[in-house]
Amino acid sequence: MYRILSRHFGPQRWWPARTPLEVIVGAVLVQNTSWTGVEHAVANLSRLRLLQLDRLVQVQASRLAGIIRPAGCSRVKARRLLTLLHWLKTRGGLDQLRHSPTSELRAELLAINGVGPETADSILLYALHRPVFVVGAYTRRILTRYGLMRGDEDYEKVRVAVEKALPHRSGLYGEFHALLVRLGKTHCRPVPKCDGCPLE
DNA sequence: GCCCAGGTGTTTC
DNA sequence: GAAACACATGGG
Repeated sequence: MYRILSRHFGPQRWWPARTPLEVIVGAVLVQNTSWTGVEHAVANLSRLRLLQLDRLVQVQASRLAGIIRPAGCSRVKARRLLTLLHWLKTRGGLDQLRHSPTSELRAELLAINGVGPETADSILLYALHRPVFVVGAYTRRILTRYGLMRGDEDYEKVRVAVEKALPHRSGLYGEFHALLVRLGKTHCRPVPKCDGCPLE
């Protein structure tokens, strides 16, 4: 699948961000939201020169919510982002994270309210370049449609299965995840709901 | 107008 | 414990 998609779509150059901090911001903002809204929100932050840890972490939650409004769920995401940034600050900033093993960072990220497995792994892979595969909604949907999964497997099981099937390289994991999203957007739409259908 | 989007946490049965 | 719900905005 990786080879076919890679040949068909070409390099995806993910994550679409200029800095690791921008990856972290985007990872929270994109939760259950389309990317265009995130772009607007990030542009707002950029315009206000807030895409720096020391500045961003000081912004009041209510104000941040207004700035990131286009990303949706803005009050929730403002709170989540600030919690994550506070952790990052106490951790000494992004550069300091290089010294910690992936498993340790993953556990710390998952302990933060608002950081689930996909957000944590997106940060590990795309901001810190750790070889961790990111399991998204498209990953599940596509692998299930092609009969490679039942569909009810939990996040960890899918992640480990994909990691075992591919070379352990962050660049490759990053491309594959991006390619699955690219494929899913145009060729793997969700099954329409049949509410009230007697056959359901 | 309805469904969906690169999830996660809380509430409910 | 699974299932339903809340979070909110923008685009098809």
